Amino acid sequence: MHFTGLVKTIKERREALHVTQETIAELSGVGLRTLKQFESGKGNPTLLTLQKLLDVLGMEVCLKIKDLTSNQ
Amino acid sequence: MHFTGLVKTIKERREALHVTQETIAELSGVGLRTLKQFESGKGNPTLLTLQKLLDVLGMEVCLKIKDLTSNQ
DNA sequence: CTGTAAAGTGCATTATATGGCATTATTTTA
DNA sequence: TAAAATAATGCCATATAATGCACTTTACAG
Repeated sequence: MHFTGLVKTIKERREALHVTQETIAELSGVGLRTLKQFESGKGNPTLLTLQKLLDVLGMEVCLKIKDLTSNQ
Repeated sequence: MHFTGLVKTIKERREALHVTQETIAELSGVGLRTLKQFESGKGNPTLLTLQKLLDVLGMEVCLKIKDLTSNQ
């Protein structure tokens, strides 16, 4: 999953929960500015920042072997 | 998956491939110092750094809904 | 053991993520 | 369509990730 996909997934998850960026920022402890920057596809969050956001959204990072059939 | 788990998985993957940190650093474009720091459990890599490393290891980040049954 | 390769660490510098504040743009709602 | 809520962006200070270099420690082959 590329950066763009991660952003999209997280943003969609937040919207599905009907929660504002401000709320997520408060609950996660991540700065509102940082969250906005991330959701608008800018920036390069640290793993910790990403995990804080995911945590509040009831999600987590996982690793998988790249799917060779869907290369490129 | 928590930070510790990510580190462990990545390190084990690298070792399973019989590749040195130096090689991964060169192939990924991530500084050797950064990789060392990461594998020794220190630091807080950016998503980009993480993805560069995973890429070389044939892996990728994915997101999943947290498993409630395995809480704590 | 001994030498060598691989991994870990201290220090300094540079690049950049974080985050607050004010302002603007966009979306939603009444 | 006006007002209110949400989201995006510029400016900017601070914290810290990224990285190179030199050196130490650990692992391993001979």
